[in-house]
Amino acid sequence: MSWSSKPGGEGPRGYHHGNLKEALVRAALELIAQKGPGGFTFAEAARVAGVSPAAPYRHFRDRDELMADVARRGFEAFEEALLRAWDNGRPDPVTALDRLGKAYLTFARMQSAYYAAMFEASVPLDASPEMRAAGDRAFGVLRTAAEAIAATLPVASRPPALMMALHIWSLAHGIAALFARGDGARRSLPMSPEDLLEAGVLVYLQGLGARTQD
Amino acid sequence: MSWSSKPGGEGPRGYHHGNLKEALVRAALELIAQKGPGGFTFAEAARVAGVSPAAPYRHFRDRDELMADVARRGFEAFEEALLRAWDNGRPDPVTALDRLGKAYLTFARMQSAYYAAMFEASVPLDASPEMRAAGDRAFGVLRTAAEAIAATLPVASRPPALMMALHIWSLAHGIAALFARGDGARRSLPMSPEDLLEAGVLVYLQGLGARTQD
DNA sequence: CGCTTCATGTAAGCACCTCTTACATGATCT
DNA sequence: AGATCATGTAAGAGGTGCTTACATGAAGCG
Repeated sequence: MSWSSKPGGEGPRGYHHGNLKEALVRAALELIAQKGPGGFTFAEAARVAGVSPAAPYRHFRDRDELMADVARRGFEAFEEALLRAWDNGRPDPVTALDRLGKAYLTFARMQSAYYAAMFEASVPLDASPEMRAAGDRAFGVLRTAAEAIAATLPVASRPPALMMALHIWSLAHGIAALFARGDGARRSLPMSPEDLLEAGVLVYLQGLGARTQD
Repeated sequence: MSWSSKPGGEGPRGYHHGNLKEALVRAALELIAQKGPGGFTFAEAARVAGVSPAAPYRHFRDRDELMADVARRGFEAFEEALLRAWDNGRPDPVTALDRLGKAYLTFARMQSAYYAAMFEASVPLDASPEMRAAGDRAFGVLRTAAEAIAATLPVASRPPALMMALHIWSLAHGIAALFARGDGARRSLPMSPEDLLEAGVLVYLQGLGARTQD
């Protein structure tokens, strides 16, 4: 394929945009960041991308499909961020889990457009198999971490790792949704969301009988 | 006040609706339940209520004000439900907290339109002082519960009650948002959201050194 | 080299929503 | 009964989104 405009640059283009699909995704992210999910329209994404309102229909069936694609990319980036933070549980699972929690909140705050598309856009879970799979992989990182922690616990008080993962995910998501989002519309806290999550996870691990270095 | 239509029934009405403000709130709840927050318009609420598109402007400045009113009523109903579940910590704080958690999730599931207006509609927190106050009162129930629990803990390991309340709120909200919403768009679980929350809270309390009856 | 075909984007019109202004109706007060 | 207020209607300007028919450019084929 040879396009009228240079692949990388934003130079003048001919009749064909050249990379409209990517441009639409970027536009959607911008708009979600500004006005929240649901706060942007197909036509507006087209305007931001510099094409006519009907052009996006060549690449996405409708708004939901664009949103699902954004969410899929979000889950993939999320998985990568979580994997990097977990770093195979080094140097020890509790320390790594703490990093994981911070990475979770950092992602929710810094990539809040992605996070909104993933969790607040009411995208049907079966909108696209790829999106669902990407989401499952992202949760898989949490599950892996839970399993590593569980392995360090006394067998007697060892809970199902899946349940641990769900608890940690829920706590992190709750904190992110209530306190760690970009918009100032959220309630203020006597501590940072990161500290709140860290403290909560530590208490939780202690409840499981884990030895935490305090 | 004597109105053209009978107060309870949906019978024929005259020129005046009789209770348009209430009818608009009900219409908004219906529409939110069907299509999510943000998925309804001022004009549509008017249509559902059976009046002209301009009529709502007599009662609400704009859509956001209607939404804020819905959220306020939601917080008030929420506070009432939580207060009833807490029941002043009877027969003991841990049992009452368990009831409180179940009531939280039940509200999120059964009154999901209210819950959506309260937490997912991106209503600015300062949209109305009444709404904010109602939200603070609802959280106050959680905080009261946390204080009662904290009072039973050994002083050495007694954490700030506010932090406990934030942890429990976040966990409950996370579970509600991820798993306990009406739409089937959410992920499935190997257990009920209620059980997940109960287990999480018990582990958390154990981590604080509370004696839980297990 | 010119025609065809396909992918891609445009144009234009319909539908709907928001919000305002002027007017109509009915209840209440004196 | 007449005045006044609260409430709803009618009509329309202005804006936005969605969709159908058409236009353009690139690549393949004789």
